[in-house]
Amino acid sequence: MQESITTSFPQCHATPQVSCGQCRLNTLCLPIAMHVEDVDKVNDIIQRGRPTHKNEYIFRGEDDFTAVYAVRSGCIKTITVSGEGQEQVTGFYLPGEILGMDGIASGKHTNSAIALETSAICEIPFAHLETLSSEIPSLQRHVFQLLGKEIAIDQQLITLLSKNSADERVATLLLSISSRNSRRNLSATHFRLPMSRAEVGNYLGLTVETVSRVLSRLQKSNLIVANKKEITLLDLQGLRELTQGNSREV
Amino acid sequence: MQESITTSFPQCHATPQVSCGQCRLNTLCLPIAMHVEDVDKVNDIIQRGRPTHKNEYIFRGEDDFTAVYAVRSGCIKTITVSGEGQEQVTGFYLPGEILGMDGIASGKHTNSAIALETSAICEIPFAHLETLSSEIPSLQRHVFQLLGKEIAIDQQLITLLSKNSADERVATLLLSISSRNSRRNLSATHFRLPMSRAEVGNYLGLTVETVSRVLSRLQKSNLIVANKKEITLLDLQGLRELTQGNSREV
DNA sequence: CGTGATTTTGAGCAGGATCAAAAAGTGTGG
DNA sequence: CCACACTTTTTGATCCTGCTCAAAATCACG
Repeated sequence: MQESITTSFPQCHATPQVSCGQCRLNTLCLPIAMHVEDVDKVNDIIQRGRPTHKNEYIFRGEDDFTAVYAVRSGCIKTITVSGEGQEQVTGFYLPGEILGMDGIASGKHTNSAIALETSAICEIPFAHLETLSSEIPSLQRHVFQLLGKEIAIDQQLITLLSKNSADERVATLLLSISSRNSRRNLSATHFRLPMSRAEVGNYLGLTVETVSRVLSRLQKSNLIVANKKEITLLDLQGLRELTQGNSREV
Repeated sequence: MQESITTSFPQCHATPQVSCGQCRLNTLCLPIAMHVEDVDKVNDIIQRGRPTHKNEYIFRGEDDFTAVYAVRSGCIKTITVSGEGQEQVTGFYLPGEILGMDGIASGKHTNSAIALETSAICEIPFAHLETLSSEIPSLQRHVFQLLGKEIAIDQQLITLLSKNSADERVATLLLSISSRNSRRNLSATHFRLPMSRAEVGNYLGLTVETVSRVLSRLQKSNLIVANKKEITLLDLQGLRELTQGNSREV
């Protein structure tokens, strides 16, 4: 096992000056199959060191699409604004995840991206990524896969919204955050929700009140402990059964 | 009776032997900016002549992802099957539209694709498309855009499911089909719905009964005439106002 | 502290689901 | 061509989940 990460990192949040080769998250946001020299090429085009504070925008709807963004620390939400300013939360992005692929189609972002807390973001200019993708087949494939993953996630949300009850939706989100945390070697059972009840509700097609009631209900059922934004999952299996308990045949 | 591609076709719909350069739909499914010789290259990799009958599968969930598919005629629905066989319709695809980009992420299709009526489909092997994309930058961009468009469509559906009433959802679908028809120089105000009420409901997160009631309601309001699957849009502007009438601020 | 935002809880309502059944369309074989 | 079975659509009656309105409790922060 090669241990290329020689220096110790301050663990709390961003160390944005670190290179991709040294980044703890690089197995998440870079293609694992990429050769070392190719990683350097990608590293060269990435703009780091953009600590973004709570409520600040990474990009806005209608902005020209120039880059995609990797989350190094913190949490980002994306929203679309329809018609007269009605917001729809379209995604939450945790460290190691990539956002901003909307807008590839039209050349303009359709979403806005907003930091839910102080976050460190790596900007990856898309023009360079396109060029590089032509040179590095594995990178092209990786970009395709990123887009494909976004589609898969969106379609899961469509099913969730279309077919599942409030309890099932909230439980699904909790399990999603749990599993994404464990990908980063964080606790799968105890974490702090970066988003408000209102944002959860908006994302899941529910009102604030319903989200709050569902959390109380799950707590009464001894599935979770929810103290404000601190969440503890007491019964992962029970939660999973709940999310799959929608086996209503057509 | 035998399906030999070289013999003449019953031409009710498809004339699949036509080359991409001659296809009436090529401005829809090929990048318009592509050079003539590049069109030929794409043309060479495309498999035509797969007339698909009603209820037949183009591909199934879990199938290896090997190709994307362009609809030449007819209509295709895509569905995901979650858990114990519960189906979710994730999209309807009309002539000139491309499906099957799910599965790029995992290498396996996450959706199944099923013909709603007799359809002609062009199969575009993805491995070739990848290779070709590296050679032809405008094609790579086109593929990115296809994926991006799929994301944009999915996100619009998410907003629709999350924020809009039954009436608004159905009206939105009718207007979507209308505008997609007019892209193909077909009537924007009179068409035959290729899908059943049940499929509409499944797609929009509604029951069959609700879809039927909504159509009756829209008809009573003189916005449409719905006779079985024959739909006439009487008041496009009225329908548009209906779909935007969801300006509830958070 | 005080002010405003967020969360929680309660009471009542309503939009869409469910259950039920009739009507209309589609297909098959005799 | 019709009889019959099956599917799809429509309409009605009732129920229930989640929304709306309201207010209290808790939190965040200057």
